[in-house]
Amino acid sequence: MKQNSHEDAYALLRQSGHRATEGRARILEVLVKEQKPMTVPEIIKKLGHAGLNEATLYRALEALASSLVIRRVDLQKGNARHYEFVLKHHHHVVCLKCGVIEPFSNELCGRIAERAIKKSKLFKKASDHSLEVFGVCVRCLNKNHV
Amino acid sequence: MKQNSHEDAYALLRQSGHRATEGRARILEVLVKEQKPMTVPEIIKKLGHAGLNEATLYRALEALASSLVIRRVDLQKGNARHYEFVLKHHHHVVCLKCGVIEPFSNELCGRIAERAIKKSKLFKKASDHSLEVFGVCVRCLNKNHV
DNA sequence: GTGCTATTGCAAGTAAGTTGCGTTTGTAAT
DNA sequence: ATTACAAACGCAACTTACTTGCAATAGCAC
Repeated sequence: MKQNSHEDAYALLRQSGHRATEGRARILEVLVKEQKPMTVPEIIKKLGHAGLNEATLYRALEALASSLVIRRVDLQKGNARHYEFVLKHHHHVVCLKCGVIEPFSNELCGRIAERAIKKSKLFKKASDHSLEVFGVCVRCLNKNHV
Repeated sequence: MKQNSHEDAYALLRQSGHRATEGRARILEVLVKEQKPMTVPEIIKKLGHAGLNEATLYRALEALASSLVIRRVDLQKGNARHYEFVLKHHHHVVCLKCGVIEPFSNELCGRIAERAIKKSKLFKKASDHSLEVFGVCVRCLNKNHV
């Protein structure tokens, strides 16, 4: 299975109601392989020479995100949106200096989100939640001591 | 005290190691009054006619955020950064359709963040965390049924 | 194959945020 | 009070992220 991520990507696209196109398959392959939140400029770099058109990429990512194939993540890292392929729901610790990301999981978090919705008057159901923890990583701390 | 938010703003600026300037005081007054995450364009509107220069605003907000007078919040709402004056740490439920925001508090969340840091190899201390819950508000749900 | 429509590329445009630089203005020291 | 220095400011030009309209292409159902 791991042998042919291309076929996997095609299948994933069809399952989620999209057309299985070369372009979207390649986007998915990048996100699946990198396993971290990426911006459009970053994805373009990974796609390399024969990259997709910029506009197409933005549209594809929005489409994939709204059908929950990928997830849009907002980190305090630059100005660009990040998109991530998610196998298992998780969160991130982000370094405010260098932007390095470390993922972590926590079961409670979903319940906190549920409770917030229950108490809410404006909302009935949560579709997603994000918990991001910010700090300065050990490496950057050391840099500052110099 | 509430009578003169201008003086309060000046004091707050000095306490946090900034110069007490007219401009930054007015920014703070807007954020304190509105009590919600705001983008630069939104702040400009509130400042009105004799608003500050755009570049100045961006620089001021970054300065205030990095000295923790205000907080940078990332919501899945448009492309712009949001800044918020925070009296008591809290989180948000955000409508993915119309962007309406409802705040909530939860004590556990801070502990989850602490635990994530403790388990981490890259980080020793968290400086902040954010939990945002996403959904579609009741009003927008009703619109879709029509 | 045929036809429909999702998807794509191109090109032009908008909006958010940044940077360099010269000027102004708090503030602390005199 | 005066001075001196750095923080804060305004202006203008610039970069980057993202959007939009439209015509061309290509999946997919029949």
